[in-house]
Amino acid sequence: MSTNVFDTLKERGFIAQVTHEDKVRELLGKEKVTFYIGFDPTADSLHVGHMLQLIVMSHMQKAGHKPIALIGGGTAMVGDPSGRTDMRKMLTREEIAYNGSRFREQMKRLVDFSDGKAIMVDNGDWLLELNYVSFLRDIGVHFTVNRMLAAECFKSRMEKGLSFIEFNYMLMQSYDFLKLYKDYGCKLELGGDDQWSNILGGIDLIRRVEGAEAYGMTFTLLTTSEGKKMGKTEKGAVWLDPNKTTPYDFYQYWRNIDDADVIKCLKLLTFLPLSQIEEMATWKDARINEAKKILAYEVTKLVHGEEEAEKAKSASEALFGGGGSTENMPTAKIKASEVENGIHVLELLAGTGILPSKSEGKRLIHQGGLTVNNEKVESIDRVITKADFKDGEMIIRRGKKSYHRIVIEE
RNA sequence: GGGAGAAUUCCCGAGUGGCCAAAGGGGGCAGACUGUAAAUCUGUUGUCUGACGACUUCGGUGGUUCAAAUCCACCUUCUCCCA
Repeated sequence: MSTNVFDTLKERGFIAQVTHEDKVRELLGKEKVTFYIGFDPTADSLHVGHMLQLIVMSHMQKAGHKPIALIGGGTAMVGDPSGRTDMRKMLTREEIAYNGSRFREQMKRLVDFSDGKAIMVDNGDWLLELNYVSFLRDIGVHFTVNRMLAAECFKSRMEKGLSFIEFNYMLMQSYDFLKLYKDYGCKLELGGDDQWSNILGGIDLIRRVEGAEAYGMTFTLLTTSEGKKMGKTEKGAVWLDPNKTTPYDFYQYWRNIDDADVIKCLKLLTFLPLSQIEEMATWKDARINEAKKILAYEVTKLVHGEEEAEKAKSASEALFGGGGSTENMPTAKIKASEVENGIHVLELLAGTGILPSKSEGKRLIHQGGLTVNNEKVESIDRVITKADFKDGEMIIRRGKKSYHRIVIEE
């Protein structure tokens, strides 16, 4: 390890807060450190926000440190109130177990778990069977409510109400850190910046119980230049699961990112050398699109693999640039029999799920936003016939950027 | 445990018997302008219908009324004040 990872992370703009900057840097520079990051399985896929944490894990792992990916099967039963204005929906144990299994699969793409190079644990293994009274006596004694109430993470909830179950979240996460410290010698906890209070809780707990020093570090949250959380679209989050967000859409998300965010994302979400990124930072105006293409390709490759990234790129080029192949575009199928006698455009689009309703389609046509094979649909009576399919396929464009390919199926 | 109040369409939030598919804002979508960017301007934003119009919606269940998001009863959830 020639370069200290701490410096790498800092240069790339990951670090938000560190408990003891000098000590942590020194530690990372001289020994193999076991560290952990927790992920609560509250949805059935990770999203781009989690991805940043995974990238950090990967950077750390490459530098010779040992990651513990903690799946919060126990903490997800409670729900983290940090930074939220409302309570999380309660999930059943089954849902959580399922979600956790999805997380595991996705993490493997970015972190190497082979040969014990990284460990995955589930805090449900120790949290779910805790005895209430012993937990209070062993762990609860170390926390003062006064201090907890002052914690930043509860602030937003002091106005709208904080239930007792959520209030306990901090204790559980702190206990996790203690547990991992004891079992694996884990002395560093990482997380998003919203986890700061929870991390400090764990560090305090380790000091009180073990008399030992532990460390914490948080990373910048992925936000746009306007401060909004990144990875949200009108359809919801941008997921890492290809069944929830197709690689094509995933690629497009990054391809369409704001100018102001490109460089930041390249630093945070790709492993391209900083020198190369710095050069891209000098690209201006239309040329910045080149940087966006690189970003989209690299990030897609990390999450979905090289092959899918190529496909997404090729489909995008086919649509926006001419050239490339249409094959990899989002595709819907239609039976030959349905087109035989002609089918109303709206029927077709609503039927294939490209549009949510016919009303939506009418609006689109009225506003001139629907295109069939690059010809604007002028009338609401437009009927699609076999003649509209060239080589068995037809391209529907909605607005400027949303493309769908429809193919005839025998 | 006692008292007060709230629940509205994607979100915030107006509406307190008919003029309400429901103000306003945000967001979304579309058009113009562009670089598959941002900003800006315009249109649009429950479903079905070519359109007139019809139908479903205002926490839940019943009720009053020619007519209910609006009134009554019960239920559920949440907030606040007192203990």
